[in-house]
Amino acid sequence: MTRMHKENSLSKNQQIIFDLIDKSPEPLKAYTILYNVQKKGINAPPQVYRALDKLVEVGKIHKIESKNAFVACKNSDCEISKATAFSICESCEVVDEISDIKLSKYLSSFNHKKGMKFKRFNLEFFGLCKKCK
Amino acid sequence: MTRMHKENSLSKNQQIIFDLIDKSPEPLKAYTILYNVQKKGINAPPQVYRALDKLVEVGKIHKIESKNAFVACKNSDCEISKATAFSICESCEVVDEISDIKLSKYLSSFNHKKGMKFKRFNLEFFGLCKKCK
DNA sequence: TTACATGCTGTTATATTATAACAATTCTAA
DNA sequence: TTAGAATTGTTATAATATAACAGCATGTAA
Repeated sequence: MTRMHKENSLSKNQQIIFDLIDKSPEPLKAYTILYNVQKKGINAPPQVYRALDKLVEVGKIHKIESKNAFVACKNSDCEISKATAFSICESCEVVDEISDIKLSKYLSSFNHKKGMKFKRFNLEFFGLCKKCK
Repeated sequence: MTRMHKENSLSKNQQIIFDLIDKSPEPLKAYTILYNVQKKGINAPPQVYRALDKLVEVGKIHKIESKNAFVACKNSDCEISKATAFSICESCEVVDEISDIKLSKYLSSFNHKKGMKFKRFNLEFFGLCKKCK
């Protein structure tokens, strides 16, 4: 049998759901994912949400909070999702992960006056993409 | 000015809901708001969500996307919610609006390589606050 | 070997968050 | 005063997410 617990390997459901998200050109919502994997034997919301939680935890996908949707990580720099940034077109809804070292460094070293030490951040930019403006 | 609307005043429901959020030390969720304003005659979710939508639109409150909760704007600089940043304690869940001109300017002038022109952004930092660390 | 801890799976039911659709009323500008 | 816009009230339902329970597979320790 396959080894389930190696650090780099995904379980069956995790792999199915990651593959779907990874090949999607747009962020996918949990129930859209569910409908698309029911033919593979994933029948119920908790199965989807558990896989999503794990994939987020290990940094394979990110959640776009303003859309309740998930995208595959395209960025080797955002180790375990500590520093994520996205651009979101308000018209066509296209989402791109921003990978900008300077931005990432700037924000990672940002310190709040009130003495809070940040462990991670999520940044979402909104506007009109090239095609839509 | 062609139109002298009631640009600065809130309707009854909007005012009730804004007051509740404004005096809360923590972000409030829509249904928490609903339970707390039922004694004032606001009975159903759409009434709450409509007021929230409007308050967000005019910049009196912000939505904390990662928590599906709302806070009053404490910051005269984020005109109509075009540039919002928050710090969120992962332990006690305290949320602070960050008002940092340099940060705001830096992000407002950030330009995506792919030619997208940004109209607004929302940034959420996570960590442990002074008390919790 | 047995026992146990851990992680993944499957399932039913339910909780939480948000909107659709429609009618009535109030406010505002001309 | 009157038309259009904004707001309100209401019922129903859609969309998003989790609780709670049980079973199975694998790795590790005794």
